[in-house]
Amino acid sequence: MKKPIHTIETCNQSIGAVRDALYVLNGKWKLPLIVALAGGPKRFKEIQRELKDITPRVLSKELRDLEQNEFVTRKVFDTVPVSVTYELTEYSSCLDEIIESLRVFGMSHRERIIGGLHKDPELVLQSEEV
Amino acid sequence: MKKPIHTIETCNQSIGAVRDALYVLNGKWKLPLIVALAGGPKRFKEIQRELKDITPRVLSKELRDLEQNEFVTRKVFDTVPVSVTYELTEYSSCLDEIIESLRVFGMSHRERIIGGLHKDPELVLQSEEV
DNA sequence: CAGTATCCCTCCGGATACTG
DNA sequence: CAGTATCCGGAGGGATACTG
Repeated sequence: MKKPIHTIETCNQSIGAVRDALYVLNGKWKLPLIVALAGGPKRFKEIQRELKDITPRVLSKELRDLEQNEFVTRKVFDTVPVSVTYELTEYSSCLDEIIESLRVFGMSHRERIIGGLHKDPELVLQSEEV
Repeated sequence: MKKPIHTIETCNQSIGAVRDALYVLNGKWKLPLIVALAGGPKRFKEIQRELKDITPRVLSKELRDLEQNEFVTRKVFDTVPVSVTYELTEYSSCLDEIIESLRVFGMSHRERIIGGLHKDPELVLQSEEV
């Protein structure tokens, strides 16, 4: 047997592991932010544009969190005016599978709702525009 | 080429998809709750015990959310006193990969922190007891 | 440009008590 | 047992203005 996920112990371990993961990745912005940086280093303002409705205050805080968890590095360039870029670390690649699975689910979930496959017509998506 | 995730358009789509996914799965409890139900149907009190520190109020709300999104079904048995079970739907299996990847990351992240591989010694885990 | 400073408010989620 | 009622603190997160 490959995954005995039905034993009590294994299940409890899984809950703990998932909770640990969520603890680091919590909030509305961390994962989308990492996706935004997946294409290479970006500057503060660029990220803000890409994430559309994030405010500088929140973006700043999220970037610090990600930096502390070693998913992102901050680089300052001595230009006038100063320019700063953020870029993913090597370690951040351990999130790739999480992001990919979220992306796949997010897309099919959207299809499901738009296609009216859900019973509840009130159900809404995060990004309103279809 | 398999995944052209570096094009602007694809990247933006990815951000939207991830945001859609997070919108449905947000919060501290939804995914752990689904893991708790992975072993088969459970009753309210059983779930509460398994998740240790969730209050009935919050558990009730989370279960309703999951029900509305068709990840969980609620079944009432006409016993005395009444008993209720919650069980995963077929549709909920579309979350398997997300949960699995979170679990894998959560475990290795825990190792990384316990092993002192992180620079910041202040870093903490969700489930405090090691 | 790259943020910080303030202000503010929703709502997540916890504590406790109670009901059918 | 399976929840609901009430109360509540605090974090998450938005708006706006401002600084080096």
